[in-house]
Amino acid sequence: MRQDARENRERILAAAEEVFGAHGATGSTEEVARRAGVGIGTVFRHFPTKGGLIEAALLRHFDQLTARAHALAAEADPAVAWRVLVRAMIESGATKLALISVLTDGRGFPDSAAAAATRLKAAVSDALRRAQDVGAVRAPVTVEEVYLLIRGLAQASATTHPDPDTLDRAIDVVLTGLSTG
Amino acid sequence: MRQDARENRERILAAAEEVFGAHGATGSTEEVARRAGVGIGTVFRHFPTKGGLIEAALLRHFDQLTARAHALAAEADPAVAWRVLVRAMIESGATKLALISVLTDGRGFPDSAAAAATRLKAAVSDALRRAQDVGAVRAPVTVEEVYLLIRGLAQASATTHPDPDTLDRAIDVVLTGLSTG
DNA sequence: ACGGAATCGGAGTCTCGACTCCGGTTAAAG
DNA sequence: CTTTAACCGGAGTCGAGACTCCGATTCCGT
Repeated sequence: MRQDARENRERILAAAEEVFGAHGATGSTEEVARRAGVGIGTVFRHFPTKGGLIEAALLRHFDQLTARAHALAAEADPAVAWRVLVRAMIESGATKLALISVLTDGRGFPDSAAAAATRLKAAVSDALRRAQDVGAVRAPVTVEEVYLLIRGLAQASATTHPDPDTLDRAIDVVLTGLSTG
Repeated sequence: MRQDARENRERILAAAEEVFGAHGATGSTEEVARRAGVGIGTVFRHFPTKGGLIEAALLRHFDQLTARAHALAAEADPAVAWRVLVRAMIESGATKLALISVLTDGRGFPDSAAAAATRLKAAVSDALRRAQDVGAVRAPVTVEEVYLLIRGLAQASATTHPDPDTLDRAIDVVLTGLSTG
């Protein structure tokens, strides 16, 4: 692959995260092209289909979060790691997870993104288990409801951009509810 | 207004709630017409614009919830009323609040729906204050984060249909986080 | 510096969905 | 029963946006 091609691919992915994060699937490919500073033809050569573009953006996002989860697992104490991870997922998702709803309701994920999603969920499960082992999270909590809560806050703050304080307090409510209290 | 016209109007509104609830704003007007068992022309005579249709559905939904809130305020003790109201908003919203995201990101609400939304928010504020007065909810909590949490769970469960148990546990987490713990 | 292969750009095509129009139909008054 | 005004339906218009195509341009080995 030629160098300019690689650069363009990167710029397009970044633009896609912005656009789809802000407008959901409604965002137009043309807008992505404009923000990336390339022609629309270029976008479609790199990602032959709009779905493919979204998929690629998703995959990247999932992998970043998974890496983050692993890093946290290695470094911090489980209780802290848990809080930081949940926060990170909500806050980054606040800009980008709108993508998920798009794909989730459009039937199951495409294969590659599904694999990335699975890896991420495994990492989150791990972090949750550790947090429960040190008593930082109530034992009966499962990943399922945690995911629902995370997705919820992420989506809600992606659509209405709440001021940071409000979001922060909402996250605290969730974390408090999850901990032994 | 003729009788058949009134009946059709009702059927169209019901269909709109279904369709937009399930597919978000992406749902097509034609699909609404099909489910209502009327021609597409009829839909547009009653609601000259797609936005108008969504607005009408929203207004209806808001008013139902507001009525519910008032009923609860009159009957039950504040702590119970609070829990029931939050649950009701999330669960009903799970099918219909997708509408809100639609309008919310499409700039402010149209006037009539905005008024209904304001009334609802006032009712929720009231319920919250009462709950705080009896110590069922932590004092520093504001309506803003409550709304964010409610919207979040509603949207999340509208897009991924979680099994009822999971949703229930998620709601419990939120309620626990809101209460004094 | 040069040739050619790969890449870019954006005008043009095609599909889909919001919205219009008007002939056919139906509810209610006389 | 007739009239008539309102209502219904769905074919057709119009615009938006996904996707294609090919000439112009740019990179890289020689």
